[in-house]
Amino acid sequence: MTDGPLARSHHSPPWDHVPERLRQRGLRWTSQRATLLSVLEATEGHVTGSQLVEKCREIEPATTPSTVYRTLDVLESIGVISHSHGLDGREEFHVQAVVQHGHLVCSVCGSDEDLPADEASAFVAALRRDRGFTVQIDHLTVTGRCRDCSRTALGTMPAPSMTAILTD
Amino acid sequence: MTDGPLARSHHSPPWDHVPERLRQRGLRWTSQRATLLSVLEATEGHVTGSQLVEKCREIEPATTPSTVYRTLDVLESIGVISHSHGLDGREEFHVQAVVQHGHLVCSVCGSDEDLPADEASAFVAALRRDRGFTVQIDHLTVTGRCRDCSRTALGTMPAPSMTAILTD
DNA sequence: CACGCTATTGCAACTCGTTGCATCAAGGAC
DNA sequence: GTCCTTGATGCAACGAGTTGCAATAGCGTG
Repeated sequence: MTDGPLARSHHSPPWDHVPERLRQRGLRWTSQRATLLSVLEATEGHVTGSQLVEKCREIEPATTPSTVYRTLDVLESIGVISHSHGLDGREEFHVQAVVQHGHLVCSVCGSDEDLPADEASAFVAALRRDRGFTVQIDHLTVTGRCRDCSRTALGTMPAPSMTAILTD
Repeated sequence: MTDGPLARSHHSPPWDHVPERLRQRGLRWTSQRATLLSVLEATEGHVTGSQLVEKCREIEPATTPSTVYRTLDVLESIGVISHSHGLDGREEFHVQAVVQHGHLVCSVCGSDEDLPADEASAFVAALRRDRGFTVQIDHLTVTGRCRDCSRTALGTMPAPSMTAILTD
């Protein structure tokens, strides 16, 4: 199956109809945007802005960074992609995943595991109940130490005293 | 007694003894570092790197950005400060708070409320139990919509279809 | 106190992104 | 198809932050 009804309730379609969706909002479909979209379609997992610029240049060498970055904003605004932040705070873009998820990034080894929405649901629900705060799970990046590095870390961390990580 | 066993046996050390703590590690105490530390001491809440550079220049106009950024890294490594990321992913530094906390940043209005460690403790505990992942609570920034914007947002958000925020 | 090792500094060059602006072109109207 | 409005593009300049490197200066040693 290449398509199927993978939408949520009704709105926010998947990949197709992007030109139409843009035009519906008075925005335009251009060759540059087509290039970027084709790159995104061929991308799995996360990508940074500069990586996308490079990939676009492989297809269309005349690609300009500012155009790519601006188009990424537009695509995010219509829900085609979303972004979160890597360890260094740099933006990382994702194709709108079928399964909403956040990220667990290890500050020691840099590993990045997905955190499915349901594993955070209790946390998310609590924040809404207690504070009226609606979490954007796709944008959530939790920093800490992964399983392996939690074991090893104590002796090798660059910041022994910073090891105040919330021990319980 | 200016020193004592200032090991990081239990709680991370406070503000004083920074010069000593640096020297213990073979690092050095310089006038530039003194300037930055005095600025940090006078700072409440969050500050970005560039803001710190500016404040340092008010005291010492010859301050160089690279030195400030490098010193921030050092101070973080010995636990004097910590950082998290703002909405744009930019680093925000904090004086090592007495109470560990994360942040709830509203992507609509930009408000930033503190999230005390204990409100996240269940989430943190679950991640450790299920995944062996040790969360660095001070580095945790949760993006979403604050109470007020959760009410208003539906009609005014720039990204209606992106409103896939994890509705329950 | 003078010496030497090496951490730190300042500078210049560079990367990633953003922004203002003049020009170009998508696409709706006729 | 032609016109016209206005969104999109490309460029150049800029801001934040990082990095390599030669020169400087902590600070432990003798």
